Formats: sequence, structure tokens, C-alpha cells
Amino acid sequence: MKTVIKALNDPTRREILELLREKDLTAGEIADHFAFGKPTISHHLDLLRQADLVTSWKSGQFVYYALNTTVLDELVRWLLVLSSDKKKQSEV
Amino acid sequence: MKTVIKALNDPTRREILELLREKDLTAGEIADHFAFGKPTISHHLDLLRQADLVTSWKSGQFVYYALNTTVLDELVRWLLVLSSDKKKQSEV
DNA sequence: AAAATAATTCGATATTTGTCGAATTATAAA
DNA sequence: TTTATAATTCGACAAATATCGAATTATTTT
Repeated sequence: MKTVIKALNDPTRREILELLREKDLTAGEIADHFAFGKPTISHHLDLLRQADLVTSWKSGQFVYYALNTTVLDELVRWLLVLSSDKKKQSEV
Repeated sequence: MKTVIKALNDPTRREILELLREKDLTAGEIADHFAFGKPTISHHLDLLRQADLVTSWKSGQFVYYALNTTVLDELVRWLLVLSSDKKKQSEV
């Protein structure tokens, strides 16, 4: 969960995830959506991959990226437990 | 949502939130759970307050902190939308 | 085989972040 | 009215992070 939150803690990376929700994209297509250089986007994609929030595969000279949401489950569960009712003192 | 994720992006702050899920605590009681100094914990509490993840009030010389989970809703919603099914190409 | 394209890696840099000890503020106790 | 306790603020510093341009690797096109 640590790496997932870390990966989500950046507006560019969050926007990349939203782009990938629509469809799979190559690294270049993703980079075209931003004013940053390709090395910067490549680095962001690397962090997203480390968190397993995206998967990637090579097709010719292109590298495709796809969203992987399975790792979000754990985070959502943690947030929901945190949001759930506080224990009454008598139950503790 | 930006500040919430930022606040969640630290293990000490996440642990503070879990402590506060059990019951409200003073700044000192929270600090006692960690090996860090009080100024460090005070700083973490400040970031949590900025994100509105905790509320605080003064009672005598003590400052009490309580968990506030309402701001987690937006984050959970964003995560769930991200996790939800990708649009089919024909629908786009 | 040479040139072009796609993407990553590398080295450098400015900014942000987490931590600390010392100083400060505010309240309570002696 | 001193002294003690709780908590925050301040200034400093080391580590982590986001960004960049240049160099490198891999693949395709000419």
C-alpha cells in the first residue's frame, strides 16, 4: 500500500491513470498529453509500474501501458475501515 | 484530494490515524506511541489538520485530536471510479 | 547499412519533506 | 508568583522527489 499511495501522490501520475482508464496508450501518446519531457513521463510511468498500478508490454518499437486497478482494492479497504464507526469504549 | 493523499503518504501519519480510530487522544499521548520527538509529531498533526483528516481542540493545557473521515469520501469515490469498468470503444 | 523514431537511462539541480534540538507560548500546580 | 508541564514554532539539515537535457538502446524505415 505504501508504494501505491506514493505513486498516487502526484498530479501528473493521477492524470496518467485517468488517461489509461479510457484506453491503453503508448509511452509517447501519454507524454503528448503533458508539457513535460519524455524522460520525466518515463520516470512517472516507472513509479506507477513499481506500484503495480500499470502494466506494460513492448510491441515493436512502442511500449504500451495499461491501467491495473487490482492494487487499489487494498487501499480502498484500508480507507473504508478507517472511515467505519469507531469502537465504543465498552467494546474495547 | 491533493492534500489528503499528501497527508496519507507517510507511515507515521497513517499510524496516527489508526490510533485515533480507537479514541481521541492528546498530542502528548500520540507522541508517546512513537520514537520521534514531540516537534516531529506536532508537525505531522499539522499536516493531518491541513488535510482536514483530524480536528483538534484545546482543553486546559492539553490539545485533543480526533479523526475526521468525511474527507476520505472523495478519495474513495475517485479510486472506485478509477477501478470501475473501462468504457467500451463504441461508447466513447 | 544508414537514418529516423520510440523509449529509457544517466547525471545534475532545485524543491519538498521529515527530523532534530532549542526557544517560545500557554496553562496548571506548588 | 515561581516552577512544572503540554504543545507548538523556529532554524537547520539530510534525504527524497520532480524535472531537465544529453546520451544510450532498440526497432523500423529508407
